[in-house]
Amino acid sequence: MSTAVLAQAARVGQGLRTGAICTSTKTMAIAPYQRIVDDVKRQLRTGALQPGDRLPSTRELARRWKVALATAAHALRTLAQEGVVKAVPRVGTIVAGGPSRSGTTRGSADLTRERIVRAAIAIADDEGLPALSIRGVAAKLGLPVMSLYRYVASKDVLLFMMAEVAFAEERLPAKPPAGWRAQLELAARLEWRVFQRHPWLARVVNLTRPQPQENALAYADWIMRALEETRLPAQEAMRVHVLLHAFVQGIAVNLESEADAVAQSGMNDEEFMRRNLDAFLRVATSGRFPHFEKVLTGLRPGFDLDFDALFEQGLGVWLDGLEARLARRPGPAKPR
Amino acid sequence: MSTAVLAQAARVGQGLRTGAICTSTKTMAIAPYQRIVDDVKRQLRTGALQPGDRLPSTRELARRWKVALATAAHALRTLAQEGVVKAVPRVGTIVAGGPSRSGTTRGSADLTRERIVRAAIAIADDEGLPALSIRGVAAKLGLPVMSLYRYVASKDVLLFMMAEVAFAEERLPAKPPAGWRAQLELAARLEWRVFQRHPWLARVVNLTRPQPQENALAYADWIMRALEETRLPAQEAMRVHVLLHAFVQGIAVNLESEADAVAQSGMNDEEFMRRNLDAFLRVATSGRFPHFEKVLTGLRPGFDLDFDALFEQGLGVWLDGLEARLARRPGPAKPR
DNA sequence: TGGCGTGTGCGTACACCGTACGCACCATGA
DNA sequence: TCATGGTGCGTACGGTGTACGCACACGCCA
Repeated sequence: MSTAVLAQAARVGQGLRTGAICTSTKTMAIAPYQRIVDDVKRQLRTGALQPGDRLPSTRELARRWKVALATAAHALRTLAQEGVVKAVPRVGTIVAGGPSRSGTTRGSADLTRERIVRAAIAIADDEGLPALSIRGVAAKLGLPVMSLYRYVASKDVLLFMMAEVAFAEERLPAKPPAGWRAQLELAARLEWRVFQRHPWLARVVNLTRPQPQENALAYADWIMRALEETRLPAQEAMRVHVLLHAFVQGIAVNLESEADAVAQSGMNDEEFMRRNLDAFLRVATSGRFPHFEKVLTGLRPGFDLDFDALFEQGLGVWLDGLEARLARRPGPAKPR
Repeated sequence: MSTAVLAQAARVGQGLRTGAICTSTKTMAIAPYQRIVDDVKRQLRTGALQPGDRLPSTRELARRWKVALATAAHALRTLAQEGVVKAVPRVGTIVAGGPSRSGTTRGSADLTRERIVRAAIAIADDEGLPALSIRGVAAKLGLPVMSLYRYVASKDVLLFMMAEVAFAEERLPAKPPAGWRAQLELAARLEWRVFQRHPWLARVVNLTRPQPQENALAYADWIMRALEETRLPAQEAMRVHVLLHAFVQGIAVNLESEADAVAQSGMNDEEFMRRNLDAFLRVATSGRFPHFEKVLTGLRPGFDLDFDALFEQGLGVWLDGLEARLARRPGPAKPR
C-alpha cells in the first residue's frame, strides 16, 4: 500500500456516517463534528464560501455551534484532511482552490496515520474485529488515546482506511488475461485472497452504500472491462459485478466466524470444543433429520470443510452458469 | 442457519463463545457463569454426576468458584433451562434423568422468554441490530433490566433465540415439489424471505456458532433430500449446501447494510444522501475508471439495485451452473 | 418455634467502549 | 504586549453487557 492511498482514504473517506458501522450511538443523529463539516461543505456547494475565503475561526465555530473548542477544531482538521480546506497556522483556515491539489503532500501526519491503520489491522487480524478499540490501538502504539483523533477523525473512518489499505495489498495486474471468464476469476480470487488474510474485512465492506473506495473502484472497473466483450447491457453488467462480489463475501463471512472463534479462545480448550458439538450431534442424530444424518455419516472421517476448495468450486459453478446464459443470448457473446 | 458451519462441527466442533458476538470483554476467556455450566456438564459426561444426584447448592458453588451468589444461581438456572437439571425449590437441584423430557413443559417463564425474544426482534427489525440492547428490551417491556437474565442467560443466547424464532416463521412445505432444482430454489427463496423480513439476521447467523438450531437442521435435511436424486457423494452434497447458503447470505448481508443505513438516519436527511453520493461520483468519474464510468452512465437514470431481482438472477445462474455440472457427470443425474 | 439453608429477585457497580469537553499551551501579528 | 489563532491531551459523559451484593420468602430440622 502506498501512502497515497492513505491520503486518498483520509480525504475522501470522511464522508462515512458515524454510527453506520460502529455499534455506538443508538439515538445520536449525527456526530457533532460531522454536523459542522457538513455545513461547511454545503456552504461550499451553494457558493456561500468561495475558494480563498477564510473560514470562521475555531473559537467562532465553537461559539456558533455551542460546541467545545476541540470539537470545532476537529471539524476543521477533518476538512483539512479531506483537502477541501487549507489550514494556515496562526492565520486561519482558508478554502482550498479547485480540485484539491494537496493530495501529494507527505507529512509526518500521514506517517502517523499509516502507523495507526497498520496497528489497527494487526489487532483485527489476530484478535478479531470486536477486540479492536481506539484505546487498544493507542496502547499498542504508546500514544495518548485522544491523540489518535488527530489522525483518524473517528473509528468508522479508521475502519474505512483499514479496508482500503488491506485491499491495496493485492494489485490487479496491468495486463489482464484473455477472455472475460479468466478476468472475472482473477478478480474474484484476488478478493478472496484479501479476505483470507483479513477475515474481519468481510464485515466491514459494504458494496451497497457506495463508499468511494479507491481499490473497490479499481476492482469494479476491472470487472466492467472484462464484461465489455460480453456486450451485456449496463444494468446487467452491474448486477454481475454485485453478484460476484456477494458470492465472495458470502463465503468470506463464514471464514470470519471461524477465524474469530479460533482467535478468541485458543482452541485448546477441550471443553469449549466439546460443548456444542455434543449438543449438535445429539439433535442432528435424533432421527428427525434422516437425510442430513445420512450425509453426515457418509462423510469421510477426517472430512474438512476446506474453504478454499469451496470457493473455487462455487466460483466455477457460478461462472459456468453465467457462461451458459451468455451463450444462450443473441449476439456475439463468445465465451472463453 | 449457519449450516455452513455445521459441517465444520463434524470436523472440529466449534462452539458459541460468550463474547464472540458482544463487543465487550476483550480478554475475558469465558464468562464466569458459563465456566460453571461447563464444569457441571463435564461431570455429567464423565459420570461423576449421575441422574438423580443432587448438585452443590448455590452457596456451595459460589464458595467453590469464588463467585457471587447470583452468578452461581445463574449457572444453575441456565442448566435448568437447558433441561439437564431440575430445580426443586427449597430443596436443591437434581440431575434430570435421561434425555430431558421437560422440553414440552410450558410455564410462565417460557411465556416471558417469548415476550423478550419478540420484543428484541421488533427492536432489531426497525432500529437495526446495533440499537438492540438488553436495557432497551427491558425498557420496552417495562421489566427490571436484570430480570431479563432470568430468562435468557446472555445476550448471545438472546440473539440465538431470535434467529431461531425468525426462521421458524417460514416453514418448508410437507410435500416437496418435483425435482432437485425446484426444491433447492424453494429452500433458497424461503431463506431469502426470512432475511428480507429480518435484515439483521444475516449478521447474527454467522456469528452464532453451530448451535443445534432446529430450523437450520430442518433446512439442511431438506437440501440433502433434494440432492439425493443427484447421487452426489456426501462431501459434494455438503458443499452444495454450504455454497447455496453462502450465496443467500452474501446478498443478505448487503441488504442489511442498506436497511441499517435507512433505519439509522431517516433517509430524509438530504445532506446525508448527498454526502456519500457526491464524493463517490467525484472519484468514480475522475477518469481513472473509464470502464466503470461508462457503465455508470449507461444505467437508466432511475436505476436502483433491486435486491430481489438480484437474488433471483444469481440463484438462477448458480443453479444453471450446477445443473450443467451434474449433467456432465457420469451416472444418471437427471436434471430438472 | 426458631434459625439455618434453600433458591429467588433486583438494584448497584464494574470494566470497557467511542468521543465531546475543558483547559493549558504556544506561536504569531498588530 | 497581548489578544487571537490553532494544538495537544487528560477527564468525563453516556452508553454497553453483566457480575456482584443484599434483601427476601420459604421448607426443613432442632
